[in-house]
Amino acid sequence: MKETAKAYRPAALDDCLACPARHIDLLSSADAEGRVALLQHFEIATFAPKEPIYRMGDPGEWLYLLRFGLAKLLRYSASGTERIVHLARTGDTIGTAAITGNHHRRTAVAMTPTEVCRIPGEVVRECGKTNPAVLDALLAQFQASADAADTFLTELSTGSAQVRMARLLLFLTEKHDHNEAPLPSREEMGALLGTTTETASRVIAEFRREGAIEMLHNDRCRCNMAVLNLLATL
Amino acid sequence: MKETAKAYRPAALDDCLACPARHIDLLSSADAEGRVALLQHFEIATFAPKEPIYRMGDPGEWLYLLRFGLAKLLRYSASGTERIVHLARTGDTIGTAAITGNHHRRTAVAMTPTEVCRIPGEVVRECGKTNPAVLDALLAQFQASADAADTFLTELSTGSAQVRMARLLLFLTEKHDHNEAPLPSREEMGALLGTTTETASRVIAEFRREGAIEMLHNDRCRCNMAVLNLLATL
DNA sequence: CGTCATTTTGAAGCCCGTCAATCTAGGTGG
DNA sequence: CCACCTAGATTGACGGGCTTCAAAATGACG
Repeated sequence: MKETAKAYRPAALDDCLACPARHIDLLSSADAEGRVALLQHFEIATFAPKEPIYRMGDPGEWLYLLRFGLAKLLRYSASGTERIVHLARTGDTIGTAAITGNHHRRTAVAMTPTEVCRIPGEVVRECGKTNPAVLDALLAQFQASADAADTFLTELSTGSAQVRMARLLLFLTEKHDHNEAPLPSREEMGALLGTTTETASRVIAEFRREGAIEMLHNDRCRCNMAVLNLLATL
Repeated sequence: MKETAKAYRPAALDDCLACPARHIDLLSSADAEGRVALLQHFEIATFAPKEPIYRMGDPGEWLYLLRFGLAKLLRYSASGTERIVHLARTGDTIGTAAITGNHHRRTAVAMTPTEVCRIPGEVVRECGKTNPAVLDALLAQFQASADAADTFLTELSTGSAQVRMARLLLFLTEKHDHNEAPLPSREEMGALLGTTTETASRVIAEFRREGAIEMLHNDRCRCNMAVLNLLATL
């Protein structure tokens, strides 16, 4: 497949009003005219499933805010197989290496139709210099995301395959209503849980038979929270 | 066991000259008189194996620099069992939640005789306000440690028990000469690799028989790098 | 309707967890 | 100095969960 530069469009005020927070927190520390000045640097684009948002090794020019969707952050083991080390959901910020100007250390790939807003790292750095409160917010966010990262990894890499799958489904429902969750492919689930594709498939099939989940479509399900919560804490 | 407050002593200039870097990087951005002023806030203490350095939930008053030794960072799962989410080695900084003033999110426990230098988070924050370069260094360090954390977790939680143990031993040799490594108890190894104590013991015994490692003492070994490197990449 | 990728299901085997016994090293007290 | 005790390490036996290899079923799409 030929690589084409992704088309980004400038963010309009309406976009920002509808934005799922987070960078609001980050930039709310800036004063009014500062915010307006920042806004013109924001750009928006959409990604289809399997499209990369950025790649490991890319210069950290932008950081990205997920306006909606689901993306996986990949790391490659010495043997070449890929492992998903984190999932980013609506409202999450990814590619934060851009803040320090470092190259990106993970590859980010959309798993569902996803819309992101990209912000130049340069702008964030400048903003931080003139407004120290922004830096405090950044530090706090780094803490939180480092924390989230190892929670994520330990939750999904300890316990039986059933337990880990239950935890994954609970994680996926958190950003959705009516206990619904987007269902990744079995292969992706395997990469998330550290199991084979077949095991992921077997566990999902078992969950369906036992009523722990109910299929809504190929790639969505409704979760039985009581059952899954019970399984997840085993 | 009665809890007694740990006795810390002020750091002398000699201590700092012999210090295994890292906070030098962090504070080298401060000017000369600034550094002298900082020095008087540094305090040193030693910990025996199994002694906690700080506990999850403690107010983040200090951050800690390991002058030498080995410490484990623990997280507790919903079911109450503990999982080691990171190892800190000579030169590493731990308890960085203190920088933002948050309470500590992990419990840190010495695994070998360990000496730490503690630095008030307050001092680091003040230092950052007057000297922006320090904040850049902090941000970069957060990036790096977040990165190290998920590398650590994925390396030690994927692959067979043999492969994970080989990776652990290689990690433990990195800070030592002559390919030597401190050997944690089998129980601790289990907590690190996500296996049982028995499995850890079996793998170590097998490594000894096959010459992958050679025991020097109860708690030290010399590693056959060629063999371990081969195993680790399987 | 046919093709191809993905998912599901089956069967065999292995790795690892579990339970339990044995062995070793270090410490204590006689 | 030796008998005794205890915690940790080692080893064995067995069962179960997951992987592996393979085949069948399902669904997406031209």
